Amino acid sequence: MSDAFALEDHVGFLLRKAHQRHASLFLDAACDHALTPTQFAALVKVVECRRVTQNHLGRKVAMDPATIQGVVKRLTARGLVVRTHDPMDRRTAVLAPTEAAHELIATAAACAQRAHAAALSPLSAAEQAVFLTLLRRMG
Amino acid sequence: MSDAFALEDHVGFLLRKAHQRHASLFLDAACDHALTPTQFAALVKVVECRRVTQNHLGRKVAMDPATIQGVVKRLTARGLVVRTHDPMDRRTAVLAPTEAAHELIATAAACAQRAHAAALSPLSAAEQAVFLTLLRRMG
DNA sequence: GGCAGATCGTTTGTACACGCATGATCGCCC
DNA sequence: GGGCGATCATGCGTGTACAAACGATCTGCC
Repeated sequence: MSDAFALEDHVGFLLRKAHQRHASLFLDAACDHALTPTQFAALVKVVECRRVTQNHLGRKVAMDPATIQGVVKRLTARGLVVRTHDPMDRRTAVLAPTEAAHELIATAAACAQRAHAAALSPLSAAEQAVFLTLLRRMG
Repeated sequence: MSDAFALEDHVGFLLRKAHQRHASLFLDAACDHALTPTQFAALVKVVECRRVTQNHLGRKVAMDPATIQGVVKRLTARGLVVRTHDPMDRRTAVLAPTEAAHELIATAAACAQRAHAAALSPLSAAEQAVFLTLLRRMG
């Protein structure tokens, strides 16, 4: 290995920068809904599932119980998600989307699509396809 | 656009997962030095530069002034970095690595290399090269 | 029925990451 | 030399992210 450690050739460093850049583009593209990428991901899954347990949702979007707890708290505070209970299992918090969530998610998805395109814009269409395929395999 | 919004096909979601995975692998590979990926990146650059201004270091490793301030505070608390002052510019904090930093960085770089390899291990050697090239272009 | 281990959600503590505001200092240009 | 915009480091507030510990509850197995 050479004497100079090439920090800028390491996956970790490049992933951190790419992730930061996308997050920044996402917040720019978020016209008025003001959802963070994390909140958006959680909300999309809640809408998709109609009814989910909190930790189960966390697993679907790669957030540990402590993290999803905070995210859900902010979504419920904004009236996008409601918490109910399963009488069959009194440990769980069952989440469901509100009407507001259904309305918001349509426009937010368009914003997310723009952020997606902007983040990938330095690559050609063919390169984007390759990149996404490889990135998926790293997950 | 289809009715089902495919969250798992979006760069942002995939980048977040890949970044999390690498961070986890990095902490596993960090035998005893107990540096986070962020702290490691900052320390590598300080060693590389011998003397850097705090914000200048932040720009080199993609951290804003508020973030690099906390990272440097933790590195100085561990005796890996010392803060001096430039009499020519009394606003700045000039950072330099300690002896301990030079000793630590050698073993830490080996750990980082292992984390790098582990994170990329789902891909073949050829795919890794392609992936890194594309990822660099997204920065 | 009752115990043991697993799972659920919460809390606490630490570490990034950023926007915004602030006070100190610098550079430049008049 | 004086003023003005830019830069430096810091502080506060908010939002991810995770480990560890906790009480509550469920499940399986005896």
